[in-house]
Amino acid sequence: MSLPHAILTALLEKPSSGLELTRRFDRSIGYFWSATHQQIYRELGKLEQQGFIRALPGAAPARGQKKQYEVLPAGRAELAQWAAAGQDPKPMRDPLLVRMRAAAVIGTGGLRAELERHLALHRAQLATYSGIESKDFPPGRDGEQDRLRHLVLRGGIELESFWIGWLTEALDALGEEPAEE
Amino acid sequence: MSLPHAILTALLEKPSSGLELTRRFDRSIGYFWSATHQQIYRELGKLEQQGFIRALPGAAPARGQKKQYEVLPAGRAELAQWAAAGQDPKPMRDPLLVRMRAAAVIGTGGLRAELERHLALHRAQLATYSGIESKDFPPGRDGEQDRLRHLVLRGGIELESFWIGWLTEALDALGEEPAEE
DNA sequence: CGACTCATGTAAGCTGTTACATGATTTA
DNA sequence: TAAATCATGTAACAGCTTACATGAGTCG
Repeated sequence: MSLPHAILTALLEKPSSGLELTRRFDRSIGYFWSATHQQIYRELGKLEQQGFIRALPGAAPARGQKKQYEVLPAGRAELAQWAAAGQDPKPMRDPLLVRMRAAAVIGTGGLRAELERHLALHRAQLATYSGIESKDFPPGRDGEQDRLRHLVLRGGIELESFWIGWLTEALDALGEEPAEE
Repeated sequence: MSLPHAILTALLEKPSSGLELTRRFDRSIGYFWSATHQQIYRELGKLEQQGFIRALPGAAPARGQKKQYEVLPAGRAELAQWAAAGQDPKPMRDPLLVRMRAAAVIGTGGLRAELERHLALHRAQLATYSGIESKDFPPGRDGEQDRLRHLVLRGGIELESFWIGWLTEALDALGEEPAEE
């Protein structure tokens, strides 16, 4: 149930239309909870129906017209309730680790290139995050909002660092064995 | 599409019934791709229909009777193909980071306890992994299977370590501010 | 026999993904 | 005015979650 709450958070930060939200998900909130525009539109409809958000008056409700949404008090309350509630961390689900485990049984053919490709992707993501960090969180500032949002970004950075480290380990381990066939 | 392949891997490691698979998912493969028994039974049905696995003869097909499955050559081929194919890493989706971001907007009430709870859970998981590591991968052995399976386990260990580090950072950051109200 | 556990399954609902549809606005 | 782009959707499907159903064996 994170998507509606991610949307509420985004709308509290700044009232937006569906497409604007989609863009912001692509470059900010979506780093931690990705969503497509179809999901977002569907969710906006539900949130409006539940009375958590409303379309700003003045915007034409027609198809093809922008529609700005803002959060209503009930939406803010819902978000606060959700953020403070107890939620267990979900068990991990990572295809790459499953594939590595499969490789342990059937052989490692073709896997090396995959690992190198993933390594490059994670390095690129790390670079993106680092760029945001030095731009948005220069040393010295520390309002509460800043500190918490910086913390979230640090999570992304450390997670990418984990992958880079693990993939490097994995490539080393594969390197020790001769080519498969 | 990881679940069927995780099941194929598990069945190659050892032919099993649905419930046995469920148990093994709970304590081994499922650390990296969790699944409930309903998912597993449904998937077993599909895999059998596709000709990737078969029920071992001799087992009664009745309800309430054990049914052992084994992987057929087509299943092994499918797994090899999948493991070597290119698959992009999925964008991250983590509710806790979303909640932290929400907290940046609406305040951190109640979040501290949640973070401490998660920290304890991750420490426990790390302890579980470390236990498996010292039991199943004592220093000195290094068959290929062992090395790769150890690598997967190291992934779990490093990921839990990441969370422990990040949650500690987060609690430090929250600690700097006085209680909310 | 009654309760409990083992083992396999069905059904409904929700979330996420992919493909497509449609109106409005801009630009060549 | 034709094409491209912006903006909002609809539809169909696949996967996951939760709750429930059913038969078989075991133990008191």
